[in-house]
Formats: sequence, C-alpha cells, structure tokens
Amino acid sequence: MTKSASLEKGLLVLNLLDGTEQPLGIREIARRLSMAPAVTQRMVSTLSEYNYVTQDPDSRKYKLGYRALSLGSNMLSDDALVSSAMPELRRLADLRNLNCYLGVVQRNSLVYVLAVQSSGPVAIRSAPGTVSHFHSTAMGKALLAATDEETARALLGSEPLAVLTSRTMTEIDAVLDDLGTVRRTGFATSIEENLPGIHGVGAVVRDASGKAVAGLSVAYSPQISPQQTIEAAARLVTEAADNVSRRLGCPLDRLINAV
Amino acid sequence: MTKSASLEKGLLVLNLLDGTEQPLGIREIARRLSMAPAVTQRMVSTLSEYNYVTQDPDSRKYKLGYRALSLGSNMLSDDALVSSAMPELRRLADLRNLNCYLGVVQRNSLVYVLAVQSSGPVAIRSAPGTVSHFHSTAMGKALLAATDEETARALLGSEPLAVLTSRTMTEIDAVLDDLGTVRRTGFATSIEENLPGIHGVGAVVRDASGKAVAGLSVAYSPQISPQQTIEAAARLVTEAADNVSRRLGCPLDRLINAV
DNA sequence: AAATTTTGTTCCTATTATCGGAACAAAGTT
DNA sequence: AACTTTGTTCCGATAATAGGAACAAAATTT
Repeated sequence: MTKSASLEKGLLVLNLLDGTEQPLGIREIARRLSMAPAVTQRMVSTLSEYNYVTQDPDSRKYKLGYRALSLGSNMLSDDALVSSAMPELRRLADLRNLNCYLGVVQRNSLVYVLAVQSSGPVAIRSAPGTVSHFHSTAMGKALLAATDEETARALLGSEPLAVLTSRTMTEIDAVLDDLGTVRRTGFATSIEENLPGIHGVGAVVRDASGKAVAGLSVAYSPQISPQQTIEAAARLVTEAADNVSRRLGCPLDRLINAV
Repeated sequence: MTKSASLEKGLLVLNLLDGTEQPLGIREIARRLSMAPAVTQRMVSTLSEYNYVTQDPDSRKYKLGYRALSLGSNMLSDDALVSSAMPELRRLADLRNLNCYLGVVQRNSLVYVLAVQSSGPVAIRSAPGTVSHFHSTAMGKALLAATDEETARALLGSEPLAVLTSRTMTEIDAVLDDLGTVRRTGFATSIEENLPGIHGVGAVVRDASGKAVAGLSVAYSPQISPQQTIEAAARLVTEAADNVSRRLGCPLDRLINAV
C-alpha cells in the first residue's frame, strides 16, 4: 500500500491538535512532529483553509476548527440505526439514571457511536468515535457472542488482551467460554472488567435481516446506585435493544425476548 | 498563503465522503474530484491507514471511518463551556420539550457546538459543527448584540444576507436596528426567520471576564406547541444562559437577569 | 456459460510539488 | 532598549507525486 507523505503529515497535525487541550504554535507543532517549521506552516495553512484548524487571533496559535467537529456528524444524523436508538438511550438515561451507549464493529474495532450520559452524579464519559475493547466491555462481549468462534477470535486480535482492571479477563479462551452464557441469557455483563467500580450490561441490536449490527449497553456505579441490580439493568437493556431491533424491522423471532 | 496540494486532495476526499450517503468506489471518487484513479488510490489508502475512511469488505467501496467521528469530540468533553451548558440544555429539552442549542463564533462563523433534541414530536436537527447564519437565528442575533456595531458588521459579512424564509431580514441595517431591542431585553428572537414555522429564542453566555463566549438558544414549533410563548421561552433561555455564565465564573452584574 | 465491461490496485518515470535552510518582521521577554 | 522567540515567506536542490498503462478480480451482459 503506497501512501502520500504530505497527506500523512497533515493527518498527524490533526491527531496532535486533537490530543492537546491548549492551542499550539507552528514551531511547537513542528518540534513535536519532527517537521520543519516551513513544512508545518504549509500543512496548517491548508488545514486552516478547510477549517479543520483555526488560528486564535490573539495568540496566533492553532487549534482544531469546527470542520473537525462536523466531519462525520452526517454519519449520525442520516443513520437509521442511530435515529432508532437515540430515543431508547435517552429514555434509559433520563428515567433510569444510566449511562447508555451504542456501538458498532468497524474494521475489527469496537467503536462507540452514541453516548448518552445520565443526568445523575456519575457521568462515565465516552465520546462518539472512541474505540474500546471487545473482551472487557459488556457491549463488546454481546457483539462477540453474536458471531461464531472464528470471527470472535479474529475480533479479539492476535495480541495479548489488554488488562484494564484486576477483574479483566486476560485469557482469550476464558472470554470465549463466557460467550456461551451470553448466548443463553441474551445479555453480557462487565463487572468492573473495563473500569474499576463500574458495572456494565450489554445486548445486541439486529437489523431486518436478523444480523447483529450494533451493541447497546448501560453502565453504572453500584457504589453510588446501590439499588441498581444486574438483573434489572439486563431487563432494561434487552428491552431497549429489542425495541431498536424492532424499529429496524428485525424478525420478531430473532429478538432477545422473543415472543 | 502557500498550500499543500496533496493534503488538499485528501481533504477533498473527506469532504466528498462526508457529503454522500452511500460508499463510493475509488474510480467514482476520482471521477467526481477530477483526479487520476492512481492518485485517488494513494490518498484513500493514507486516509484509510489513519481510519478516516474505511473500506466496506464486501463492496470494496469506501466510506468515512470512525476517526472522522472521533476527531474533535475531545473539543466537547474537555471543554468547560460544554460541560457547564450540557445539563442546562438537557433540562430544557426534557422538562420543557424544547430543542436546545449552544453555539460559538469561530472564524467569523456561527458554529453549533451542542444540540439537544427534545424528546417531543419535532426534532429540529442541527448537528454539532454545523454552520448557521447570524442574521436569521436567535442565537446569532444574541451574539451580534453582545458586540459593537463594527464587529457585528464584520460578522454579517460583505455578501448579501441569505434569504431563508419569507420573514428573513434581508437588510444589514434592519438587523443592526433589531440589536438595540436585543440589548434592552437580554434575548433575541427569530420568528420563522430561519426555518418556516419555527420560533427561536436566544441569549448569550459570558465567561469569568464578562466576555460573551457563546450563544444559547431554543427552538420550537408554535403549531405543535401552541401553549409555548416567546415570553416564557425567553425566561427559560435567559435563566439557562445565566446559569451557565455563573458556572463559568461570570460576574453577577454581567448576567442578563442581574441581581 | 462465455464474453465483456468495470472494478480496485500496482508499476514506473517524467514532472512537479515539496523540503528545509535562511531571512524577515512582529510579538514577547529580559 | 537589547534580545529572544514567534509566525511567515522565499527559493533552489531534491525527493515525492502524477497519471498513463497494465493486471487480476468482480460484476455485468450476451
């Protein structure tokens, strides 16, 4: 695969600016990326022309522009999946005080597409576009369970599983074993396996062809919400996932709580 | 301002892919951008390597990748303004069934940063990053009114004002005249000036230095919500804006409803 | 089922955009 | 007021890019 060096440099500038809070000057960007200031200047000027970056009028430093925000937002608004899931997530977040997520598999990665924070005390931040792990999250395990073992192994990857908490499953076979339970019950759990002190419950959303197209999950802190139980959350999640699936035209017998 | 031709081509590919719903093939992208297929291939490969675009495994066509989604989302989560405003918008959207927006001025453009749709029947879509007009929206006029006439003229631009509805103000001087009322009352209105059948009310948010840093607005359809009045909406909007300003450390005497 | 068009992708070299040191003016700092 | 550091421009040596041609794999048509 041949690649364009100049375009790559521009993307590196975007990545850098996306990762830093404060605006950066041309020479500082150049330093961090080991590029010549003149080159950096050219990249930044081009990015600026397309509003991917903007220059602060006072400090003359650069930060991400609004195009960085708007890029990809059409993916959300034009999407049947997103518009079907949004009301369900909002309902769960508002009425039940849960942090709700919708995610899809893209290029063997688990990507969050929607994140609706509960208005309650703990907002578990996870911005759209963020990549997460299959083996440690309830959403990830729910999606794994909807595939065969071969695909699941491919999604888990060849590298050692990342250890995120003391309860993260570290063996691929242990994860695969867990999927049997997920398939039987219709939902997956993550008991402090992804974030310390956070419980998650996830289930899959299916489209008209019955294929699993997304994972829907909720997360909460049992320390702050002691009245919340896995079982109650599982009921809410599977119902919400089924509601979305129904809206996508999924056959009724493929729903988690099939009739 | 010199610019990088290759980077520009890559950005054009992103713009194209962002604007089309269906995935596009290499040769189709090349055709629409008048580029050679081999060149397009190189750009797309590079963008793909950084996950800005992904290739559909079946059709081998390309669409935006998850990096297009995640780029810029840190702007939202790390931002004091956004995290201060989000709860207020959510409250207005949920309890009062209003579509709520937060926007800032960037590079002489009015950019939506947050959009919280009401769970009610009419969701007035406006994705984050979208650019809107100063002269036709309540948020825009509120922000204009917070500046002096010279700055306001600069923000309105030199081109003729876009006509969006039959009630859109088309004369710059008429808009500037209107700002006096906005300054006196503390809020701006848009009565079907931006979207037919949609009323909007907006006010400004100020930071610790008292500077207007953002506009907060709500929109609703009076046909569907006949009980809603401009006056009631104005009270909610100015209160919400003041709450956000307070959270940003704004001096109390600079608030709209000053003590 | 065979023929044909269209697809994504790679190769290659003339061409052209890019690189980066040097130079400049404007801010900021000492 | 002297000095440093900043964003920005210039320009010749250089290295990356452009794009036609070629290929194999799909998709389409015959």
